[in-house]
Amino acid sequence: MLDIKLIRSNPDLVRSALAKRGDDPAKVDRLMALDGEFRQLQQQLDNLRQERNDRSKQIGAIKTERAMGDVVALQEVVAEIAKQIKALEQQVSTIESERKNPRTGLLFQIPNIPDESVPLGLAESANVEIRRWGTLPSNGFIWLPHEEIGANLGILDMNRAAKLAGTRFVVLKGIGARLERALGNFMLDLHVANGYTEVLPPAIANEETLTANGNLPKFQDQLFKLEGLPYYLIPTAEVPLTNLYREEILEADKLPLYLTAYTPCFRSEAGAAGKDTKGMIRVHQFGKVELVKIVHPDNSFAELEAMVEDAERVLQALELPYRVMLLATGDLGFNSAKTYDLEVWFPSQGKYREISSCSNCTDFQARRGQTRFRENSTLRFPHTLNGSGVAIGRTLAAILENGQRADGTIKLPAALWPYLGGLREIRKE
RNA sequence: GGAGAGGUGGCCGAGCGGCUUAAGGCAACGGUUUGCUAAACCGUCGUAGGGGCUCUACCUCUACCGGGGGUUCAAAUCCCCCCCUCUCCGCCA
Repeated sequence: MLDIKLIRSNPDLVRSALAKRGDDPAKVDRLMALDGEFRQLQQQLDNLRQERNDRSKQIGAIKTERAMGDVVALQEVVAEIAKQIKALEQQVSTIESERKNPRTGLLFQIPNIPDESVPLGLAESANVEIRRWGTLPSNGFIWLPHEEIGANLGILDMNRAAKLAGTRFVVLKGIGARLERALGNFMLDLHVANGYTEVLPPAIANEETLTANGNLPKFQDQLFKLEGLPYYLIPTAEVPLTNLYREEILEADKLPLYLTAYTPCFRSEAGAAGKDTKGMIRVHQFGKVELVKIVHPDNSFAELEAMVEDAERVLQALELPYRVMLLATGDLGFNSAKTYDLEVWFPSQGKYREISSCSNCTDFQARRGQTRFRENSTLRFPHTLNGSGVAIGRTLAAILENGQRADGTIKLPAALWPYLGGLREIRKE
């Protein structure tokens, strides 16, 4: 959520931010009209309430001091004012919900303002490659897709997963299941060693939490909701982690906060029909280690660079070739002012695929969740950052694909050996 | 799930229809005192949204005592619904 005062004082800035994203700049004008109306009615309402309060006090004074005065007449006057107040309150609350209600309000439909350093462009081709790491595996080899490798080795079973739950689920078995667990432990250990605090949050979140994070109301169709209950399965640990200090005032010396969590993530993948239908690239449930930072506003962009490096460390240790992309304005998420994606190499597809997305949401989420910190006795919103560190399902798939050898065995990166009881390769059991 | 007790500012805690502008304390901040620290004393000290203006100041209004609704001229205070915490009981990985 943007600051309404910023929109009032600098509507052009917000209009151009919307245009850069391919969003509708007229939203600003609709909001400003509504805001003007709101303020005018609020003023009227406040005046009426003042009058009511004054006269009610008068009545109280007359009664307690047994002073002279026509109490009955006054009561009638105030009763009339009270009626007007009620009517006006109705109007104000209608407008307020169009303006600022978390579920329906216009203010909540305006995305974050892209940072100056974000490349302009609506097409995916406008994204800028920042750097590459690792050498791509050679050609002259038929690189199998991970789902075939997994099936051959007997460690990945899509068919039985479909029986148990449906399409877009996986069952991992034997070393496959163990590998998932090893990856989670490895990533958490790495991030904890780098200063992050490990958190184990609920995998279910309520409406307030998802609204503060920006998933509701706009992206409700991407979530799994528990039937008849105001609960949702989390789509990422970003949701609970950025909400950990919601509606709290932190002391400035508590910042920065570095948090990491390994949770299951649940996504309905509505609208993704036909995309990545095979394998574990796009599934309804996957494990992910998430990184979240809550930082002082002055440092957030430097903190973003550091966070990207923290995610890169995972891929480097796992010896997976990747590239870092800076997303253009049109590709930015709703909350984000600047986002880097990490894309890992999938030899069977001959392309890089997203495995991590690291964003600086500036004060956008903090304002929405009323997370604040106190600095020299004034209250400020911290900046929140989130990044995958990294998605485990896709990592597992990438390890299977990139580690393929001619004899059908899979090479495991040395960083994982200690997590797999010394196992150095996967072979058919 | 059942019974009971409770939820008040950063924290503790009083208030239970009008004298609350939420007492008092702690913490914090500023000052006096002091060789320094501490103590003592004085002062400041919630959040949000408006309006005014000589516009980082200052003045002023409104709202907020877990959330929502209601009663009343007037609600932290009375009534209803919901949420959360604690204690006991039941069930349970």
